[in-house]
Amino acid sequence: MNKRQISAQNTKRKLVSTALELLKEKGFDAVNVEDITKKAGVAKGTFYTYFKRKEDIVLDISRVPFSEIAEELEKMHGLDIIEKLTHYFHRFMECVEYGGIHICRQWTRDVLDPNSVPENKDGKKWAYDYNMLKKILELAIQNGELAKETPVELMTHIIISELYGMMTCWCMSDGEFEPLEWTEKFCKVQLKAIFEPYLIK
Amino acid sequence: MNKRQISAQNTKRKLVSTALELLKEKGFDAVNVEDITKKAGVAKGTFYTYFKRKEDIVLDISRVPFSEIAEELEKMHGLDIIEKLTHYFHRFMECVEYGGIHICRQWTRDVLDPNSVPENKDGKKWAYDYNMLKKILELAIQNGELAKETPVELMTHIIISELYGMMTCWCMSDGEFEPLEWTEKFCKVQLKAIFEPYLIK
DNA sequence: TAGGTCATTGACTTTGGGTCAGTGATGTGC
DNA sequence: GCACATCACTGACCCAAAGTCAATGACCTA
Repeated sequence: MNKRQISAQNTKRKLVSTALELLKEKGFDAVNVEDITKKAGVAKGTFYTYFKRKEDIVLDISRVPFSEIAEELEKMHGLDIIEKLTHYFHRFMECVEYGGIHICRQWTRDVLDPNSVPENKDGKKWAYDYNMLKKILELAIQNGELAKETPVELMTHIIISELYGMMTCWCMSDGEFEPLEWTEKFCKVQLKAIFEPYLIK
Repeated sequence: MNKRQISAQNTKRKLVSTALELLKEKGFDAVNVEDITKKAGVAKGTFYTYFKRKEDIVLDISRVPFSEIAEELEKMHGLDIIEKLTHYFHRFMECVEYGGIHICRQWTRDVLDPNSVPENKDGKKWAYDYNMLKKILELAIQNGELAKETPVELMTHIIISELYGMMTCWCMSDGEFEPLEWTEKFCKVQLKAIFEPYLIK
């Protein structure tokens, strides 16, 4: 990377971190693009060299924590599928708490926005979740933990819907419950029930 | 109701039905307030005598089908709690299919919008779901179907998160799966697992 | 050193949500 | 039945803020 590219990377990073700060405190609608660029020390136009729309920066904020989870899971060995997924749920909800309610709200709204651009190559809008979870399931089938007839895609959808349901519910209730507590309860009861029919013991 | 009030009611109904038609076809962002009022045969300003914000009309669209579900459940007797909830899930997903993906998307986005106004008196934003589901659970405890120690509020949250999770997932996948099929599978497996610890046989 | 690239700028355009003073039909009190 | 109040309705207007783009100059390459 040459000087120019490094400086560009820094500008983008500065924008993302400033946005995280401002959005976490005030919420998406209460912060406009100029608030972010002014605080980041750049001009308004610069924002649009890095993001097509105001909304896109929120999806970008979540990119780092999510890729961290992915890395973690790659490295994990010796865990069965339920343990792996439990870990995934915990880490997901930790991200939820880290981002705070305002950012989570907007993130979910962005993912539901028909105008938002899919971030990964295959055109799906599932952030990282879909492919990551699918991989975990496929591995479990290879390992002989799960039956070969397991409907991988359906199960992946179900797991994602559980994650997003929890998050949506948490945002709607204005953070009325503890995401981690709930997750714990959830994983012990429902996760097992979902996989029960396909588990090989 | 006098002439004036009837005419006002008709205007509002006309706006809601026109909006349903347009939003279902084109999506929320592709339709502006003037499109709706023009097609409904009124002036733009009229829209704002009935709705504070453009977004509010979407929540209104869902009001009729939801109150229908509530009525239905009131009348139902002789069903146990799992059957009742299964029915609720089915009817909910029927509404989802009826409204179509565009309206569901916007509806979920509205519920997550911190600026949207709570529709019921107690200030909660759960549409009708929360109170309705809570009532079902409380009734089941009275009937001796569920243990007295059942954590009603937590369970209600969990059920709502399942509903909203399914819907969100369906919208995000651009209607990739059949909501009703999924619901069936869901109710048979997870719903039972959730209530297992509290069911009295 | 010359010529091209590209991140950056900020004044400008655009868009569409939302406002409000005015109008007339309908309702109410005497 | 008359006068006054009410209120649904109108549409020209306002305006915030998202998004654009021609100009700039620092940096890169040959």
